[in-house]
Amino acid sequence: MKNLSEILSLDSNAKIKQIKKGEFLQREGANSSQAFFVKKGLLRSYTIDNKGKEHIFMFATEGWMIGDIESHEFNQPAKLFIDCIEDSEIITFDRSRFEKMDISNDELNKNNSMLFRRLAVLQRRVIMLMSSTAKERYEFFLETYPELPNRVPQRMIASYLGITPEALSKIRGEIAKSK
Amino acid sequence: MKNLSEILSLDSNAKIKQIKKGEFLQREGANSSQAFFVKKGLLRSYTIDNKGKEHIFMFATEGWMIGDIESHEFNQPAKLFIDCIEDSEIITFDRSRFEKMDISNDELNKNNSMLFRRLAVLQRRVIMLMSSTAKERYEFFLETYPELPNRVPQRMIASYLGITPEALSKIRGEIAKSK
DNA sequence: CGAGCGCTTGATTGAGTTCAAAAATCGTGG
DNA sequence: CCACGATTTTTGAACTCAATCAAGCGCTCG
Repeated sequence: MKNLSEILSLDSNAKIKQIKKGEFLQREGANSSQAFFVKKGLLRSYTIDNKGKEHIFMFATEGWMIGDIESHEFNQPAKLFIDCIEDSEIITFDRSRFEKMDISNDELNKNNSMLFRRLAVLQRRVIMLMSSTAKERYEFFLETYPELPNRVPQRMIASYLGITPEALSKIRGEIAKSK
Repeated sequence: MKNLSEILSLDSNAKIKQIKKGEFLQREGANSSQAFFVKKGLLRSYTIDNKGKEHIFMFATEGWMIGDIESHEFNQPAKLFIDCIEDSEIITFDRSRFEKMDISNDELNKNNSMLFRRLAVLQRRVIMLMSSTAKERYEFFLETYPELPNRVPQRMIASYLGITPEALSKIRGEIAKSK
C-alpha cells in the first residue's frame, strides 16, 4: 500500500525542496493553499498578534504535515507564518489539488484518520490551555515531545506554551531546584 | 446526494433518541467510541480539572457532531462529559462503525472537508486562547456564535472562554457602560 | 574580539481569580 | 398564576500567577 509520501510524489504538482534554517515557506497575507510534508528537518507555524508577539501554533518534525488550515478552509489570506527551524527536506503541494486527487477509498480513509489524530491533538491542546498552569503545560510538553527541547530554542517552546520566555526560564529554575 | 444525517440513518447501529435537558450522553471514564449528531437542540462537551472546575470544550447545535475524539483516537476511557443543554433530538452512532462504513469516495471526501472545517475552528480557538485577552475572546465569541448567548447560561460561556463567571460579568458590565 | 542574541534573575505591575455577599432570574409545587 | 427556594448574575475587596520592565551573564559567529 502506498504511503502518504509516495502518493504526494505521484502528484505532478508536488515538489520536493531543500530549505535552509530560517527560510520562510509562507508569510502572513500570502495565498495559503499550499501545505508541506516534512521528510526531514523541522518547521513551525505561528501568528504575530496585534501587540507584535509571536505565538507558535505547531511544530512539524519528520512525517508531519503543516499548513494554514484555517485560512484555506475559510478562503482567507494566510494568518500563519511557516518557517524552517533546521535545514529541511520537504514536499510542497497544493491542498485543493490534494483534496481532488483520484486516490483510493482506502487512502482517503487513511487521510481521514490522520485528520482525526490531528483533531485529538488539538482537543488536548485546547483543554491544556484552558485548565493548566504554565508549569503543568511545560511538564506535559516534555512528556509528549521529549526530543523537541533539544532541537528547539527555549523561547520558541515558551511561545508554543503560551507564556513568556522569562516565565519559562523561572519554571525551569524551580524544577531544577526541586531535584 | 445523501447528506450526513441520511447516511447515519442507514447505519443499523445508528439510533435516533430524544433527550431531556440535563441528561448525560457520556460521562468521564466511560467507553468513548460513541459520537452524536444533533438534529435538534443543543449539547456540550466538557472536562473537569483536578481542582474540580468545569471547562467546556465545545457546544453542538443543529447539524453539528460531537464526541470525544481524543479519547477514541488514543483508545482511552472518556475524558469528556457530554450532556444536554436543551431538550434535543440526536442520532447516536458508533464511531468505529462509521469509519468503516462502505460509503462512496464522494461521501468520504465530504466527511474529510467536515474534518478540515473542524480543524480550522480549533486552530482559531488555540490561537485565541494564546493571544487574546478575556474581553477579546468574548467579543469574538459573540461575532462567531451570535445565537448562542440566548440559549446558553452566562457561566457556561465563561467556561467555554476559559475565564470565571465573575470575570465575564465584569467584562459585560464594561461593554454595556461604554455604549 | 566585540556586538548581538538567548537565557537568567529580580522588582514591579496588572489581568483575572478567589472569596464573599447582595440582587436578579428561574423553575417548580401548590 | 403566584410564591418561594434555588440557581445565576452582579459587585466589591484582597490576592496571585504570569507579564512586563530592566539589568547582567555567557555564547557564538562574523
